[in-house]
Amino acid sequence: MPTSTRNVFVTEDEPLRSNWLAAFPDAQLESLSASKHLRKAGIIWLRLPYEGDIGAVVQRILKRGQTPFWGLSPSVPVVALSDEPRDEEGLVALRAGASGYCNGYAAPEVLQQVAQTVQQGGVWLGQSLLQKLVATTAQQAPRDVPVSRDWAASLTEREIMVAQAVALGASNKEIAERLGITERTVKAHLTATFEKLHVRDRLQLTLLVNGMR
Amino acid sequence: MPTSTRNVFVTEDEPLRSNWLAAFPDAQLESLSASKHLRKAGIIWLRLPYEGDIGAVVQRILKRGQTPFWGLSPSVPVVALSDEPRDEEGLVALRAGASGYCNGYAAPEVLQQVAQTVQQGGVWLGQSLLQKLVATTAQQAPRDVPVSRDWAASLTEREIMVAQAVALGASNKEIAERLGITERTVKAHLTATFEKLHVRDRLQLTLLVNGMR
DNA sequence: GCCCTTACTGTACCTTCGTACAATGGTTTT
DNA sequence: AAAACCATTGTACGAAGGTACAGTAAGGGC
Repeated sequence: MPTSTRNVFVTEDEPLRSNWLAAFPDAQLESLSASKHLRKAGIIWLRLPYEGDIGAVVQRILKRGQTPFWGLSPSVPVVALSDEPRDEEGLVALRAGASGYCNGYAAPEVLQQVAQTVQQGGVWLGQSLLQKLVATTAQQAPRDVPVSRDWAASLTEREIMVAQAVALGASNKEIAERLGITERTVKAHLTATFEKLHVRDRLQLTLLVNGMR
Repeated sequence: MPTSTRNVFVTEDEPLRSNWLAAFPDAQLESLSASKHLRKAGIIWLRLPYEGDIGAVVQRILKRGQTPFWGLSPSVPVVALSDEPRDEEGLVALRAGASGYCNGYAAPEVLQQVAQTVQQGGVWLGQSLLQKLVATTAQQAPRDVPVSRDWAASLTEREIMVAQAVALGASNKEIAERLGITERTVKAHLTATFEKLHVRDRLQLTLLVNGMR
């Protein structure tokens, strides 16, 4: 699927350059302090600074992608990237007008996914953020829905259970007790899971399950 | 990207059958009143009924895709479809746990786009709905998160470095090499960190640092 | 000078994790 | 019926994680 749109990455430092280029080989890097217009960009990826008024930064970048017209702005969508995504930060970014908020270290495939979504007028945000949004409007917590699930695609029912438990910080022993099986069986499920998901240990599995890599 | 996931459409009447089949040739149609489990489905598309408790319907379908465990559900994502989408209706559906809300008459390409997004743990919703959500939370958002963002407060500089590395999935050995110290020292920092943050191991530390507990 | 904190290191020991090489019984698919 | 997959368990062993009980060295404050 050829991404013909221009992807412009706005950042001060560029530790993620390679990651972004992996997702969009023709990506263009821009300085945050530049004032050049970005109307021709397809998507503006804004690497959020560690400190300062996030909202203001987002809005400034948004302006650079705008074609002012009658107070309306058929502007270029801005996706906020953060090294350490936090729901609060995401909220600020979205409120300021961002069309998406995700981890700058996200896998290339994920970034491409985000690009497609955003480009079609959609909005991309993590499950937990949305839950939070929905929850606040409702005064009730739908405590029920966790995060991503494509990781579970190749796993069996039992393997998913164990993986979920691990991702919550449970030990093999605890999981075994909870499921009423032996620790050995838990290990068996885990070994199979590691193999299927190409992760080396429970820590990496946790990161994967929780959508942080 | 071959869509190997099973797309199950839950509906009473099926005026949209052809539209869905155009998007997913191997789609499977299910009755709303059926009680069969749908754990193996990749995505459950729920055609919302015109009347009744939308939220309850969504939750019932969600349950059919769940693997109950620890109150968590590595469940099959449910996308609510409506013939005439309204923001309020979408809100109810999402609040009930749906991963998406869109027009059932949407073009096949759009449906496929929605599928991809949802499958990767994303959430699909229209711009206006999102705007509404963000706007509503704008007034009451600040007090929203009790999650400790100050996990690093009591840690020394070195301990923070190690904790961050651990939270990225690094092993003690890797951290030692990166920091140019011995593995033993890494352990020392970690032991101190566990003690200060009241966590028992690196996994729990990771969850804490990444704001998931 | 003395105390405290921080960073660093060593040896030893125990626990937990993960894998290798198995096996059994059940269900589903072919 | 055979093949394939799944859940389960066993023994054994090396690797990694974590703790106990030390010590050295540098810097700041009283």
